Amino acid sequence: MNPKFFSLSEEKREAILNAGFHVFSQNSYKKSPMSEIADAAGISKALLFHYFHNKKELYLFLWDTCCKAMVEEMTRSGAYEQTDLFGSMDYGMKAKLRLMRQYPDIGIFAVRAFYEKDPEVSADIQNSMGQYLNAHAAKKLQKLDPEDFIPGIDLSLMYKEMYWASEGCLWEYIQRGYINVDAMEKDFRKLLEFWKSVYLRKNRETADERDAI
Amino acid sequence: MNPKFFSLSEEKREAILNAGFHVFSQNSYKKSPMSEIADAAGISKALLFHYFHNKKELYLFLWDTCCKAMVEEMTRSGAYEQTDLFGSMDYGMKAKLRLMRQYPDIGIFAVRAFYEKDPEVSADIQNSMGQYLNAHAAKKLQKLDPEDFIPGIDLSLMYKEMYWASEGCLWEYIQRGYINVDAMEKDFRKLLEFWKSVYLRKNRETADERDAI
DNA sequence: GATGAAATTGACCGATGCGGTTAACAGAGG
DNA sequence: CCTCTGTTAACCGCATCGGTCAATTTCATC
Repeated sequence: MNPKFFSLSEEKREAILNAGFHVFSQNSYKKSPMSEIADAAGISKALLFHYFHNKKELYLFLWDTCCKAMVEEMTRSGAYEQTDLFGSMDYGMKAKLRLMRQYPDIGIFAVRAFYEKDPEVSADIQNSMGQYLNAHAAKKLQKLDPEDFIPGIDLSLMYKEMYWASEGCLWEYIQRGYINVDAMEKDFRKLLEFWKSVYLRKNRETADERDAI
Repeated sequence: MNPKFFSLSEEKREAILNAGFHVFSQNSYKKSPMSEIADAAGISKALLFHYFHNKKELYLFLWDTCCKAMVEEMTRSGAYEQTDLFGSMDYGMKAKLRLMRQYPDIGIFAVRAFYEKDPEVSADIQNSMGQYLNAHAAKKLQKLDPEDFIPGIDLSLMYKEMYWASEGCLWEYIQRGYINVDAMEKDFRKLLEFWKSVYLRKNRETADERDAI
């Protein structure tokens, strides 16, 4: 790719990235034309080909940008250092929302790219995955203290359920084509409070006392 | 559309429907070629145009089939007559799974068609929506007895949370391109049991006794 | 205002794919 | 043999694709 791309103004550079994320997220790789991306970015197709020598290069650059941004934003948020489960979820949510404000379609793009089957790019995508897979979720789960939660609850299922609910909520917004990040944040906040009120063992002392009897 | 389509063998007819659901669910209307649908159905493009005079007709027929099948399957399942919340969810789930076994991509197709923006079909889609919108969810929510659930829980949020979790779970399967309905059923069952164990007020008597003290 | 380099584009190329048509083929029944 | 029905390969005209390039615009420097 042309290094001049990096000396573009941030506004223009992100316009191009977002145009790419958007177009590639709506249709498969093969059916996402460069001309459409150029139009969405407000530049000519020829200029887009000036920055990226061909379609595949742009696509893989977007994928790389996407992975790096996600990892960076998550580690920078401090979510991984939180010891409290819901605290780390809160931080992680904030990080993801911050990212979606900058790149509204980055989430959908990531999923579509991950499952893209076109042989022209699928191999490169899968190869680059190794370095980005994180085991944070599993580790987080191991560290949970069952005493903090209502008795008898299946913690791994609880974790998965919360993950699915977040995805489902996100999906509802995604489907509309544009994303209202503020409304989404409200919904996520409500979900977090709901989970805390339901899953957490509230009266730790009284529970201990009853067990002692 | 050509009435001869209905006198086709069920196997062939459903192969065509499923091919249509699949192709139209993966890309936008404009970028879903008839040739691809014909190939997926195992027939020639010319024959597909013999049954459906043009692309739009096939698309709207698929949409109509999709809406009718969903409504019919849900009412036939008896889910709406169940008084118990989790019972009706169980029945509804079974109905949807049955439908997805017959038409694996009908769910994704429905969502994509609902939000399709191409002016060639979007108007017709939206016009036909009025008759299919059901108010069952809202009614179901009104009938819930707070005494059945753990104290202080926000029932409408609980309902929404469960809905989102189901969607999120479904989404995970959808993204893979093909759908393993059996594995999905297992996951849904586990979710249902989890919700029951968490949301339901288990020891109705003991709880009342404690309150009385 | 002249100049040269860099940014940007309209127009173009060959190849491919699109929706839709048509003429021909295959086979079963009479 | 003919006819009717199901089925398809081949075709048509047009749009779109990835990618190129010569020409134009922009702009800092003199």
